[in-house]
Amino acid sequence: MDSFSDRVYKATKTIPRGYVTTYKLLAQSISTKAYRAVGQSLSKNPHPLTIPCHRVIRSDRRVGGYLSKKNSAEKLHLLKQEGVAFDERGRVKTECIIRPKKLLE
DNA sequence: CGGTTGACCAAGT
DNA sequence: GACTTGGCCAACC
Repeated sequence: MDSFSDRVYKATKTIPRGYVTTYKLLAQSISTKAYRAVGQSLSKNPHPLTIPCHRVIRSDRRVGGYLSKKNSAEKLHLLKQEGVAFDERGRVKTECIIRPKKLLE
């Protein structure tokens, strides 16, 4: 299936451990401007353990949410486990943010 | 088909 | 620095 959501998951899976990406970059990599729709698809999260949704953050370098807007603490913990660095404000360091590879079809 | 919502974004105040 | 506004696009009702 090559629906919008499927592209989101595919791109998300390409993120290497220890790095993160943003909703915007993720949206760009799948050639869409719907950053919000990206987050929406992840919120549905059809494959909770197959897709590293915790590696997707906001463009402000804030972690954003994870499984609803309140559970950001767990997301932060997971990212720390993967080796992602934060500063005191809970912002991801810019150097850890990468751009996912474009999925060409 | 129209209106609301959302793990957002950029610009303005 | 914070909060507000308008905009974006897909999913849902």
